[in-house]
Amino acid sequence: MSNIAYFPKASVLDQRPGKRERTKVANRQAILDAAREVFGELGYDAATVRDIIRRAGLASGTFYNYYKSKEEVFDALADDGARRFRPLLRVEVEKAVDFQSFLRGAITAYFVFVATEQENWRLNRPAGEQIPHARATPEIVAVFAEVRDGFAKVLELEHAPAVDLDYLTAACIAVAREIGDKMLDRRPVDTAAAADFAVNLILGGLSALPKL
Amino acid sequence: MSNIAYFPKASVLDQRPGKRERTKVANRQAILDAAREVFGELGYDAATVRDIIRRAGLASGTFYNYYKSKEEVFDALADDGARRFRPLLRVEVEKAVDFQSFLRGAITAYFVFVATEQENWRLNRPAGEQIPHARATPEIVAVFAEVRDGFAKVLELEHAPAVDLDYLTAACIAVAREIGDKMLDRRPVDTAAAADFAVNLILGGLSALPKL
DNA sequence: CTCAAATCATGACGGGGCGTCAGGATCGCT
DNA sequence: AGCGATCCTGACGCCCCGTCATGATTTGAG
Repeated sequence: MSNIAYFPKASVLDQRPGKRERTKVANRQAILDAAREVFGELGYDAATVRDIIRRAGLASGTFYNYYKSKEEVFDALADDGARRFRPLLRVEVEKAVDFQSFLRGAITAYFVFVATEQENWRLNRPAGEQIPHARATPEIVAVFAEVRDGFAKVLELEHAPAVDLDYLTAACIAVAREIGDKMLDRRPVDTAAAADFAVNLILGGLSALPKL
Repeated sequence: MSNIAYFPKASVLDQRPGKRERTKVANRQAILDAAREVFGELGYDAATVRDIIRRAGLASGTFYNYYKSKEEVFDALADDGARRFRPLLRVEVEKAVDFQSFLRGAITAYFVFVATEQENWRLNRPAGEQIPHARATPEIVAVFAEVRDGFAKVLELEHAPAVDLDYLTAACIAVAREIGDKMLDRRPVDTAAAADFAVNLILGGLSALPKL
């Protein structure tokens, strides 16, 4: 009990956590990076746990010290994405003053984010590859909650009548996901046009859609 | 060449196709039915090809005379659903006179359809089960095209300005899918309320959403 | 510094699902 | 009846999975 020694040792070149802990986080990250590459090259279905762990330069058994399955690695990747996106979303929630500004800010942020992510790793994906739907990892759940809170906040600010927040959140995220996917399939990738479409659809419905 | 003998034999009790052909379609259907049951009981991931073929009362090798993999059976199930839904959708396209009526008709038809389907087989699904996204099977592609055509037709009728039909179709289907899913998670299942929400969101945007 | 306990990487192993294929049974046709 | 075509059957080999005994490395205490 008593005082907590956060740094176990204190040498001159004080490497904060012990070596044990450092290789642990390094391995976990190496597996995650390897998984990104392998998923990108072979596709999710064709990829095997051993493909991933081999690319990470580790032994097969080591994989299971960090993740339970290929699915769990995928979830970890999705969770990581959500974790990196969340601060951007939070900024939008905080600076939101009305529904329109929040919606436009959030959706634009999302589209720019996914376009950037795609540029970074998913350079070469097998054509008809099926990418599984992201599961409800903690960070993803947090993103959903953040969107919901954002809606609640601006609707409150505007003294708007009560609506079904669950349906609204689900529908908006579905639109963002779908339009985002289709946007990535077009060349050149036009985040602004996609955002215009999605925002106007949700805001004003069909009659407000951008004209071609 | 010459004349085509559609009925190979002509006995007194003329059973149209030969027995060969009959057991073939029977087997194909038995596998499909077995797959529905097994997916419902074990969940898609846990289910194995041999679970399915055993339930169908056939030998393991026989499975591969009909489908290439578990995924293909799933696609066939989805395709079958789309095939049964398409006539309902077509009715809506034909009797559509304006955007609102078509949208409401199509979405209501879809919600009623999925609610009924769910009642029929998916009685007992493992809780957090992940159901894969339906692939683009021929019938599903046809359903998408039908929706798109419906939109094109009513927008034409109303002399509406041109909009991005691909985005519009994708967004509407995404909303219908997502709201449909959420609807099924609620008790009691209220197809009318869900349809009201989805239709009003797409038609008039946020401002037109049904108030609680 | 020394050493024992704790931690973790390693890769071989058993288990199981997958897809194939040679053999046999049934059907269609003459 | 008899032959060829069709397709059902289940055993087989392959590959991947997840585990575990073993050994290597680190940690902390004496």
